[in-house]
Amino acid sequence: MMVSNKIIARLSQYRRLLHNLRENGLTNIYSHELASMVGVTAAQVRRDIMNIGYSGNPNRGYDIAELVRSIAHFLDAEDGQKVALIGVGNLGRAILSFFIGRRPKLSIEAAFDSDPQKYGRVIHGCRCYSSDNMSNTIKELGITIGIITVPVQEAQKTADIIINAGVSGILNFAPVALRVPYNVYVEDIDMTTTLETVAYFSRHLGNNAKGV
Amino acid sequence: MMVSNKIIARLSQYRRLLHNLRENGLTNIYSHELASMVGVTAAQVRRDIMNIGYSGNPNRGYDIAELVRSIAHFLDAEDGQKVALIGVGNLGRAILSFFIGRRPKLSIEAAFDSDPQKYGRVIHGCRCYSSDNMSNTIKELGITIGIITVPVQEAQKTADIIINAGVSGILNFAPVALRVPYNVYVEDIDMTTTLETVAYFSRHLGNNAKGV
DNA sequence: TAGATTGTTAATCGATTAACAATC
DNA sequence: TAGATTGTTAATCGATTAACAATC
Repeated sequence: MMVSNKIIARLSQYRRLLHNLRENGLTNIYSHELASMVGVTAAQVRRDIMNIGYSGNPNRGYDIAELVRSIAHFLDAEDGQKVALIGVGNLGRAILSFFIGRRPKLSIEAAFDSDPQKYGRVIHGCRCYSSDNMSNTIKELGITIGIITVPVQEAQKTADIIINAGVSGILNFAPVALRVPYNVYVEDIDMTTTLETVAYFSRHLGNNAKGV
Repeated sequence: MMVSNKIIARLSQYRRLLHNLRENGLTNIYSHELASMVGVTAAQVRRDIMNIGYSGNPNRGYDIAELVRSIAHFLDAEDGQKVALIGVGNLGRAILSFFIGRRPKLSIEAAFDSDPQKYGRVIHGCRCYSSDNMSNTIKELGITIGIITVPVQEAQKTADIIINAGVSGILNFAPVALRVPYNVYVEDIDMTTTLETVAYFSRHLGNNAKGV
């Protein structure tokens, strides 16, 4: 089976939507319905669902509750995974407030900053630690995912430290290509670049060959 | 010429890097050097540069200053483009502080919120307007790009209003597939989905077939 | 010149889409 | 049953990579 990051991203979107639909009392859904809500093709939805080993029924489509369970079983670690955010600036704080309490299986357990004004406090419900002792704290808490929101000059150093402490997945907001070992996964969110892409295609929609 | 959003994103990254290198006194660069810094192949760098109509020299590689000019000429609108941010919550404010003053050709000229505590003020250097009069304000200021950071329930409504007021490019942070006319370009940043992708591949790196 | 690099075409690769038999 | 939908294979599409002649 071929599992690309695009498939995982779509599964995550399916789950979120299905979760809402179930709360509204829906029990079944057809591929084309889900597809139009997510903005993909029905064939793609069917293939993604096939990929995770769940099966629908030609008469009733997919059972929403079961499909949500299947996706959760596929995506989530059984015992959950713990996340740390490094860099409690404006963006870091916004991300803390955004994620706190959202996914119990993927919870931000710690924030780190080098500013004494920031560590030692609880910010948006998250305990903030000194980055001096980051490596030990990450090990003690059993954190395996890092969100990097430090200034670009510190991003690589930060990555090195948290990887050494046991982090194997990084969501990186710093605009730099991090160098990491082959067994560490990095996903970048580069807001400047994305905004420039929007600006370009807002003027050149004829050329648009959107792939993501 | 085929111009995908990936090419535009890479060009944006090349420009940022080259800009820094030039400030450090470098005048020339080879494709493989730029490639290793951005994390792509040298062939890809050469093809991208070819795409924008700039040429290097087998002896000296690319002239950094000229290449930056070529990329700017390709990416930027001559007279610049104006951006509005809608939704001055935690994330919205963080994005304001992130972008303000960064790119003169792509400047956030206005923020909008429905909360009287927020509009009428200047936040992170950006004037905040009431969203009651959003359509007119956008028209008057000549804004063509929107950044949507409102709650998910309001995102579609917000998109409809700003598109009607003349916006043709949207950077959307709300986790919903916006329905827009064919001549409007939308790029989504979905932090929850991206974090879930990181979590998945941090546990399954053997399956990793990263495409972005 | 010799050698490294560029520009550009052809081959490869992977993901998406189309198509349709199997199913309820 | 008839008809719509699912599961799954084959065809298509686009982007990346490999290769190499042209160039300085």
